[in-house]
Amino acid sequence: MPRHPDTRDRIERAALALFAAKGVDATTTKDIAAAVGISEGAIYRHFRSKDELAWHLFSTHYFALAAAIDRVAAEPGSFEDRIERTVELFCTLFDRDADLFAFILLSQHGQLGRVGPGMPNPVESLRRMFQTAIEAGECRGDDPDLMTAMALGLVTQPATFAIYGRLKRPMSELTPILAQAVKAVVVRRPAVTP
Amino acid sequence: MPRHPDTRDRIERAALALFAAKGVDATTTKDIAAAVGISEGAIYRHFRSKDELAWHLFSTHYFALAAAIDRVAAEPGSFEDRIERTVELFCTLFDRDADLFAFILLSQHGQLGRVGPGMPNPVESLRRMFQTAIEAGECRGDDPDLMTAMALGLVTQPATFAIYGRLKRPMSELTPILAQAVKAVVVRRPAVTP
DNA sequence: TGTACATCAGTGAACGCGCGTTCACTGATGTAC
DNA sequence: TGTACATCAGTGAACGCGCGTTCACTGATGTAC
Repeated sequence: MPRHPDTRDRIERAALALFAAKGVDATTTKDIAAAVGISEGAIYRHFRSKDELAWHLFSTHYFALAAAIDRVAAEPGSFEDRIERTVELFCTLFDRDADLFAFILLSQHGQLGRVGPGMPNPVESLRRMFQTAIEAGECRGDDPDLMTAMALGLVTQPATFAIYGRLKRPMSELTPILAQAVKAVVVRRPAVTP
Repeated sequence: MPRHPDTRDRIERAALALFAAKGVDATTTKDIAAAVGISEGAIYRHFRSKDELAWHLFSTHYFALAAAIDRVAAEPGSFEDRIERTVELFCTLFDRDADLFAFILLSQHGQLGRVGPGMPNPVESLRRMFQTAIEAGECRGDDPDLMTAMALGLVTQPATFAIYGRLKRPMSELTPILAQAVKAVVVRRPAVTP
């Protein structure tokens, strides 16, 4: 039985921090083991391979994010309400675990390519939300992909700046500004600034 | 004297395409050599190392982009004019060389970290442009970093979608829409939609 | 409660593969006379 | 124009390092009787 019953968790946390900071490729199993304070071999008592560890971390949270967006989209309310709640979701997530957010945001090549058509996907979830709004006449544009891209970039790029220390404030403080900006871009009758 | 006087260029093009598609780490010197149709050793007649090749490709174009933004910022005209021209600059650049754009956009970890404080930097150039607009009272917000982030994300995320084939149209077709969106977010008196 | 055994997280040395890089050599081209 | 030499892009085999992974072994803990 485990002497340290939380070793698996500690491997996950250390790997996440390293993957977020340096990328998966540049992170070695030696790095991870050293950060956790165990031998390299011990990693393989908990994960089949470094690759599986990376995919586990990515897919778990990537799928969870998609589910969270779907939940917001299913709640009652106007398009504007859904935008506000989605922006808030992203900001809260970032503040709660910046490493996780950074890892998902920056792992374009390695992990994103493995997301198959049938799997949960935050981008698809957002797209569906915008598609619905377009059909309901609540959206300014008519291209759900473009709307998704603009809204996503509006939130995601400030998050990237925050990761690199360019923005100092917590993202949750920016929620109203970002939600306002997204609405100004994608909502048919943009709310007038109060 | 060179039997193929353009080998260096062909190495650069092949490397750029591979770096953009798979990332620098996942691209091997074998990949590059095979794409060019030369031996691996031949690469070292033109570049000291794979690393130098990657940095050369990145820095050259990264610095050039910063210079191009500075040029736009120095031209006469209103803040809105400068936004339009900057958005157009990004879109044109993307359409002219999507590989290059993708490489710069996706090489967060490897290359971006080497950009020192004194070096030309597109983000700093944009920031300066927004700082000037804030001082002139032409900008809606008061935080130049946040304004830069939102504007950048609004253009950059659609470009990322285009790279992954999610947006099919050339970026230049989107220029007016994107410029309009950026203005709606960052300009003090947002232009009324015609 | 004590003894024998099973389990399994952990160690650290070793392995082997693939990568970036080097190197002796080749041969085409340019230059000097 | 012809000959001798210098240059250098290119080859392909070899090298060595670092990486992810494996493996025999350890010892602490849980379980059966």
